Amino acid sequence: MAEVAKYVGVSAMTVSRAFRQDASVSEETRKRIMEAVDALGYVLDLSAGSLSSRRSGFIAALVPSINNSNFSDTARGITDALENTGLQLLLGYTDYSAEKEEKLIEAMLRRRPEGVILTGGSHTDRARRMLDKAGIPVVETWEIPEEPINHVVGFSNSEAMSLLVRTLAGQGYRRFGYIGGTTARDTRGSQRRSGFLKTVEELGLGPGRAISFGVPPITMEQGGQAVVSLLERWPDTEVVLCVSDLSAFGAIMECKRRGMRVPGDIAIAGFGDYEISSICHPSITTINVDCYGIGRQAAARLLDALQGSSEATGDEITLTSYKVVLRESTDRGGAR
Amino acid sequence: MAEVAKYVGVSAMTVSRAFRQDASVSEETRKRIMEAVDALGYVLDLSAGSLSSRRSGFIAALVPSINNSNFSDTARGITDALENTGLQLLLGYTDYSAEKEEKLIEAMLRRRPEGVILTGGSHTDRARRMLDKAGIPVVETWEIPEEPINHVVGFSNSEAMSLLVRTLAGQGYRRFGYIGGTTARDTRGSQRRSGFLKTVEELGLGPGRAISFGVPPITMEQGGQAVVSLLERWPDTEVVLCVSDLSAFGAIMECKRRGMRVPGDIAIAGFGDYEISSICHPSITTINVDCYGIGRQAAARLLDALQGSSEATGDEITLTSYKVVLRESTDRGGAR
DNA sequence: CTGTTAGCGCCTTCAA
DNA sequence: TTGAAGGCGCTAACAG
Repeated sequence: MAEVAKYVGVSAMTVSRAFRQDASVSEETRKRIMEAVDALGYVLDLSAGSLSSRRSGFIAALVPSINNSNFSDTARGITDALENTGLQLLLGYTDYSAEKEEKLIEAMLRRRPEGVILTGGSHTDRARRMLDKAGIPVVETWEIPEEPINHVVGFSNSEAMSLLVRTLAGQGYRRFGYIGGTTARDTRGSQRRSGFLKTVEELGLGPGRAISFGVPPITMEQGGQAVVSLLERWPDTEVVLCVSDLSAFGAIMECKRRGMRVPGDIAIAGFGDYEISSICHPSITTINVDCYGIGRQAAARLLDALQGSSEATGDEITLTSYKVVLRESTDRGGAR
Repeated sequence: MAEVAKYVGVSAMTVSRAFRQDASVSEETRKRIMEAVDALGYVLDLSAGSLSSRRSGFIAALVPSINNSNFSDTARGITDALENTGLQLLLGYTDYSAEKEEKLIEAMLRRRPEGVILTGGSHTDRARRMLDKAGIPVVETWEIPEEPINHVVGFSNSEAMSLLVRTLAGQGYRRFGYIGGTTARDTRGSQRRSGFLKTVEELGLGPGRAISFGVPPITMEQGGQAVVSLLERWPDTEVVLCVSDLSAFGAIMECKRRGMRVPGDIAIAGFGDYEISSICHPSITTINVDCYGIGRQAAARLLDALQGSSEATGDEITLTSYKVVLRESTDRGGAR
């Protein structure tokens, strides 16, 4: 920067100002500075700037997995919301592990992010303490934690699954099965499961038939294996709800391979409304979640918190929408 | 850090050393320091450290889209390879746009990354100049650029597609169709397309029947639309190769909706071996690409370049593997 | 609108 | 093995 300053014949401070749109530098001077910047190929050093301005320009976000399009949609929502804010996203993958999340939070905090976006509400004590000490806004997403740290942008996975059960029960289904991962690591999965069990019970259709398998992320293949186990144990199951569309797709394909008709012999539904579910054959009944919107709104809440330091409206819960999408895979008349 | 130092009764310098495993600090002292760090909840500030050490600890990586599991696999490969190196990944999405890539490169360089991983070999002149001036190792991935900047980790998309054409021709297919996006933005897509056209010609089966549509990323739905256009124009097409498994899946589903048997009436193949292709019904013939390995190796080349400053073996091209995976969707006897 | 001074929090370097 | 001095490149704060 000193080089640019000397080249133009101004002070380094003026060059620094020229890089910020709101700073008061005459148009003439700024133009000459920018020409020099171009000529010299100078690139501003933000790490030095953030040290003195005490603003890192980073937002940290942790998602369970980036290979899951639901979460990558959320990541994209965050990225889009951050565009033109001068904030840079630091993205991390927790692999559905609270321990890995803790390590990542520490690694991220060393970069002094101005805010943090987490997935879910299940964190280690140490992670909570670190975040607390950091004194920066935190947004938890994708569910409604029992003890929110700060802001929340999400929905009740339990209620969403409950809605799906009730909707299908309203169509006449009675013998419900459920496929999901083991509960310890995937809190959203276990919430969906408990929503399923509770609702089946409430409707007098219990006890619920639930199969657990594997650790997240649940693959399509595991969905196929799980539906086989489920049907071995409870052969007269009418409809199977799955923790996600991916396992639902795997389950449907496995059933078809075994000569069963879906939805003729068995109905299957998913969760998440992945692209595949509207395209595949039969198309899959599911819960549509506003994944992208979760990202955008999480980032927006963070930006609010960073700006409105005076107003300080306090922590809030932003509920995001979800809806049942009925498709061929649970078609009551369907005998395809 | 000063606070920790005072608490323990040592200098800040000793605390700084205690954080680095290789630094010479007595075990006793380090232990006391780490206890103080815990007690005070101190978190090291890397941005300050990187300013004085002149090592940011960042690696920048740009991918076209994170919502595409091929690229998210590559991103995961990079992340995994960087684990325990103390390096942090800065990830950006270019949306298949060289202009957006240029902006992202500038934004990334302001963080002074120690290396850069790019997707493809198509960059703006300004981007090339900036990277050149930065004087850091660059790895281009996923293809073999005509004018590599530095290191390359990838494969020939053209030859891979050619191999697929030859394999299917060997099975007796003669009338080949191709579905892909418009060529300007997706260089890998256009390479696959040219590999297709060239090979069909070489085999005396030309001219190739190719349909272009939309801008990347190509969705499943667009694959369905494209195959309809293709078959309207060339109704006797025997086999359709698609720029990716996603469009292939969409094409297959659309054909089945229209009452065609796949592969009985028409055979369809994809590219990329996405999870869906082994699971769906019919399973999809495709080219398996080592997406994860591309990420791991790209990061490994970068780490080599960062360490072996003395040896300086120079730029190299690391070829990654691909292979044809024959599945049901092109089964010659298949009449399903 | 522009310049000067000081310092962000850590690490490099040198000395003990 | 430890400490002291100085500076990384930039920007806040204040002065003009």
